[in-house]
Amino acid sequence: MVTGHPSDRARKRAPSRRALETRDRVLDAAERVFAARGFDGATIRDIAAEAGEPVGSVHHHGGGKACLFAQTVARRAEALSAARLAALETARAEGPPRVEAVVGAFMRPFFELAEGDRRWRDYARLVALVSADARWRDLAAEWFDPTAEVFIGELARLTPGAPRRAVAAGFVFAVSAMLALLTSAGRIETLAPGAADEGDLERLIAFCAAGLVAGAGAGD
Amino acid sequence: MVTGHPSDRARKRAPSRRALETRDRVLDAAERVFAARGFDGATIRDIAAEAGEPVGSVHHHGGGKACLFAQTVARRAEALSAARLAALETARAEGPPRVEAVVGAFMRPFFELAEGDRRWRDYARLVALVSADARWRDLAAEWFDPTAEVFIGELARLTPGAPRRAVAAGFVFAVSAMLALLTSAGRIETLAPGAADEGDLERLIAFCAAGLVAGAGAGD
DNA sequence: GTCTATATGTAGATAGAC
DNA sequence: GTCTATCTACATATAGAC
Repeated sequence: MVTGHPSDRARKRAPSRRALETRDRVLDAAERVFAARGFDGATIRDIAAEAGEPVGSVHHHGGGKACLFAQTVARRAEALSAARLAALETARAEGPPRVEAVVGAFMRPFFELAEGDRRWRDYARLVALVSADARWRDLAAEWFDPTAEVFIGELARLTPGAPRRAVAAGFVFAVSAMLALLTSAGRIETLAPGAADEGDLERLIAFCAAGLVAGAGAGD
Repeated sequence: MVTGHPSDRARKRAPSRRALETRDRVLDAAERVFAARGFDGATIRDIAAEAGEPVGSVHHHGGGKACLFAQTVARRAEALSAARLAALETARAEGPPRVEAVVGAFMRPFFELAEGDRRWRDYARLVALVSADARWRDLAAEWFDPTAEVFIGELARLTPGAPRRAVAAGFVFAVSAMLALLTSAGRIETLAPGAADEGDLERLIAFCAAGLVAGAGAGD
C-alpha cells in the first residue's frame, strides 16, 4: 500500500503559508470523513466537499487516498505517544507505580484529549480502524508499537513471573476495551438505558488493571 | 438500510433443492469476502467470483448488498446464542455460578466453534464489523442484544450493589477483548514474538472476570 | 499551488432471453 | 431459477490551463 507523498522525494522549496493551511484543511476533512465512513466507505470527493476544496487539490496535497489516510494517522501519533510517555514518567517519579497507574498513564491522556475536542474523538476512530484492519499493520507498527513496547515492558516489571505473552495479551485486551469506550460509548447506553456516563473511564481503568493482574497468572 | 429480501414479501413456492444449494454457496462466499474486506471493501463481483456464480445470481439470492450482509450475520446468530445460553444453563445447574463461569459460558462456545472451522472464524469478523459500526446497530440489536441482556442480568446478580451501568460497561469491555482475540490473535504475536498462543482463551476469561468484579465497584 | 476537465475503470443494480 | 448483457452512477487519478 503506497503511503508516501510524492513531494517527499523532490521537495523544491518550503510551502507557502496558504498551502500549509490548505493542507491542514484537507487533513482535517479527511480525518472527519475517514472517521465517519471508514477507509473504503470514504471517497476523495466526500473529503473534498468537507474541506471546501476541489477534488484535484485533495489529490495534490494528499498524494492519493491511501497516503492521505496514512498522513491523518501519522499526524497526531507523536503527540499522543508523547502525552502517554510523559504521564508514565510522572507515575514513575515516586518509585515503582502500581499497575493501575500504568494503565491510567496509557489511557487517560487520550480521553483528556478527546474530551471536548471532536478532532481527537475522530482520531480515536482512526486508531480503532488501524488496529482492527490487518491492511494497516505497518502503519500501526510504525506509530503505535514502540509506545506499546514501553508500556508492556513496564507492566511486565510489575507482574513478575508472568510470561511476556500473558502481558502482551492483556495489553491487547486493554487496548480493545479502551477503543470500544472511546469510539462507541453509545453501545453501553443501549445496554444500560438512561444511566449517565460519568465514571466509565474509571471503570475502564479498574477493569483493565484487575484484568492484567489476573491474566498474568492464567493460561499457563 | 434495506435488509429485507424481496422474496420475503411474495414467495410463491418453496425453492428447489438446487436453488437452496446456490443460495448457501452465495452466503458462504459472502461470509468469506465480507470477513476479508469489510462491507464497503467487498464487492458483489468478488462474492460472485468466490461463489462461482454469475453476478446476477448473487443479486437474485442476496437481494442487494446490504441485504446479503444482513443475511450472513443473521444466519449463524441463532446457533451462537443457543450455544451460549446452553452453556449458561449448564453453569447454573449447580447453584449460583461464579463470574468466571458466566464469562466462560459466553466466550467458550464461540472459540469452540471457531476452532478448526474457518466459517466461524470468518463469522467472528462479521460480528466485530457489526459491533464497531453504528450503521449496523439495528442488526446488532436484533441478533445480539437479547443474549447480552441475559448475561448482563446474570452478572448483575453476581455483583450485588454494582450499578447496571457498571455491569453493562464491563460487558462491553469484555466483548471487545473477546473479539480482539477472535479476529486478530496476530496482534499479540507482534508484541510477544515467538511465544505460542496456547492459553490465550484462559487468559481472556481470567482478564474479563477479574475486570468485571473490579469494574463493578469503580467509577461511582 | 490551484482548479477545471477528463481519462479510465469499476461499482451496484436490472432487463430479458433461456 | 439461471445467466448474459447492459444501464447508470461514481470511483480514483491525472493532464494541463491559469
